[in-house]
Amino acid sequence: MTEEINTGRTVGPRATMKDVAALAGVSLKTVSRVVNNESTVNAELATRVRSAAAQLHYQPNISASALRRLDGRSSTIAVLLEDLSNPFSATIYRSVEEVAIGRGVVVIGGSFDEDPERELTLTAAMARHRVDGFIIAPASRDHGYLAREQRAGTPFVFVDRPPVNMEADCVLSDSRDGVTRATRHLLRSGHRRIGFLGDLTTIYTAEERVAGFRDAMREAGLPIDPHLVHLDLRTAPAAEQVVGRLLDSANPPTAIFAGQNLVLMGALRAIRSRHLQDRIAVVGFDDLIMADLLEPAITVVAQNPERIAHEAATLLFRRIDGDTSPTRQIVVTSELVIRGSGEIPASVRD
Amino acid sequence: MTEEINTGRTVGPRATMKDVAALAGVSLKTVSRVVNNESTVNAELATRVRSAAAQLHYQPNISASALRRLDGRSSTIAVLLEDLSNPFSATIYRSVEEVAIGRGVVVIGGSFDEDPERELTLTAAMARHRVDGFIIAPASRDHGYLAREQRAGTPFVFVDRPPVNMEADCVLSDSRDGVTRATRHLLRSGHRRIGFLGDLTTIYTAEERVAGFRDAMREAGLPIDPHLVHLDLRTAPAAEQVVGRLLDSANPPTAIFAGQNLVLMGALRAIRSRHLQDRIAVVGFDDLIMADLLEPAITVVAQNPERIAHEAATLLFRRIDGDTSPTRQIVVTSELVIRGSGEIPASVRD
DNA sequence: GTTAGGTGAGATATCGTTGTCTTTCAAGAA
DNA sequence: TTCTTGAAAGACAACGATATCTCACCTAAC
Repeated sequence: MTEEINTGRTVGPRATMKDVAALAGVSLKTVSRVVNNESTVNAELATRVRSAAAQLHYQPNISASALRRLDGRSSTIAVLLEDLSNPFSATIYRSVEEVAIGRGVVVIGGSFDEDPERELTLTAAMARHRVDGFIIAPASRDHGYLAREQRAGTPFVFVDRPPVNMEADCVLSDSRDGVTRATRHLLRSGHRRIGFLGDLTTIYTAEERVAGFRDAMREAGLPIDPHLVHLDLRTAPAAEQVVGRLLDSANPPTAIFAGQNLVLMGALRAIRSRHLQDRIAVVGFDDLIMADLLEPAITVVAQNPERIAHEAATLLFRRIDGDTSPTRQIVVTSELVIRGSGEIPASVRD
Repeated sequence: MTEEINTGRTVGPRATMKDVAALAGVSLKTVSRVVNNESTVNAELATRVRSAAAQLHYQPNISASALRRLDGRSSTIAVLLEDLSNPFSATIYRSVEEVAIGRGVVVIGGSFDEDPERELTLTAAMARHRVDGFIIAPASRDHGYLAREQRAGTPFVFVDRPPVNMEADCVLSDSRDGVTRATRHLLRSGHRRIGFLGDLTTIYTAEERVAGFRDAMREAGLPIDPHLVHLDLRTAPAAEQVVGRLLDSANPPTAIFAGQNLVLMGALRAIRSRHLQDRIAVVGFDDLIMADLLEPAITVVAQNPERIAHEAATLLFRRIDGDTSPTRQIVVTSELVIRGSGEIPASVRD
């Protein structure tokens, strides 16, 4: 028995279509037809091929297939976000995975960490892998460099941040309006001195959030005390320090709006350590697990990452399927979730 | 000008090595040598090739390269975990990404949701994509089916749960010992009636955690009241209901150990709603963001997902690089983080 | 009976790249 | 001068698939 046919019991190389063809006694092309469920194969032959494939534990090589096929599809998409370990990005990734798996597509993830250079590195890596499409929350402020990849036929859907110098689909939260509504909510409780804490001003959404705050103040005809607006805050300790100084100042705010989760945590620590949690109103942006278990429970502007991801994935796959209609911008509404911390009236302190 | 050379300005197909070769006036193979930084190319030629590649925005096709090269490396690994949207899985993914990016390798993620069928689906998909290695927290309890892929040369590193019917590297938390230490801690505060809430008993770590609890009780010579042990709890509402019943019973526990995050949240809600948060001791498994902001702050057994991921990724890449030494099991220690809720003495209630 | 038409299956080229072999050419030794 | 040696660059095959073309073969119509 010097037979060369791989029976699947041997260690080593994987079975190829050639091996399956040899075992089934048919041509390579017939195996290809069976694997791709083409209807022009005799039923008995197809069964023979399938059983040979099963016996050899044949797994088609998707890369080889993509290389040769006309559409060049790799059954892979890239999901590139701020940081896959933060709940917002993680939820988006997971929700995209859910749509992708239904189409037999796998998802390559990447984190930009707000670093435009890392964005270049990662998008280039994805291009080398010939992903079928991108879902991207960019760190950079100019995305013209992606247009070439787009012209080569790879669709892009931007999430959380719109494309700049590029035409592409886009799914956003209504951050600006969400913050405006939250600020109005504070104003209705009588607050006039509201501290605003924002993330890096290079981030689109961070800018939108301040803008929403300014909108509401302007609308109410109130001046903004520049001492109460602190931007470019990224970490909890930084926010804790800033809020501590605000609270200890001669004319402290009666309410705080925290434009981001870590910043919210810092703010809460500063407030707690001064035992002011029942006197200073607090509203955060982005929901938190356990926000309801704090005392008072935290009022937040909650985004809807599942919905954002679902819209983005649906759009992307539609483009992959050949939709060439004009690009779309979808806005997913955010919701003010009232829990207590945002409803503390201004008068308590006065 | 009927020149066929792609200048990069045209819409359409991507530049290939052939295009670069034509523009640089060299052979295909020379371009390959330059792209792969082989030293046998004349410096001037190499420069010409590089500038042609840049002009055409040439991106090598990694799949084609993997297809042809002897080692078949796709520069892709799979990270398959319980649920990429939960903080533990998300942190592991992100930490693996960090190691991978340093090697120019991209990471495909997947979530099993404790569903063994989904595990089969996803591992097969990864095999079709010819990933270079797997980091996996399996949902199934028998991993023999992966041995074939392993024999074909793809290394596996198990995280959080050990391989069964398969020899592979493995990185675990010391869950059992961690829970034993936490239980001893409660016992030292005088607790004798401790409620234990566990996750699905099909999950390896869930079993380990109950076992750790039993170890500590046995060691202390205390009987375990079966009414106080509740397993197969997955959601916060389920846990809330169970803990509510426990607290309302004739002989309630003086302390609760919550074996998982969502279960901890349910327990806390039940306790809060009865205003017992300063009378019932609570210890959770897995750290939570904001655990320090609750009142009392939550004492937990904290795992170290970054460390687990780093060890796993390092091991995996060592295997990918050809290490054939015996498989290893690495145990990453967990830490009891004392914050207040776990230090409430039993006597307060008596 | 002959031929047109349709259908199923094989032969062959090819996708973009790397491995191997061959060729070219310059420099140094006999 | 001639030959050897070595390095650099090109020619060509092949990785595992699919696209396209061709070829049998069968049926139906004249």
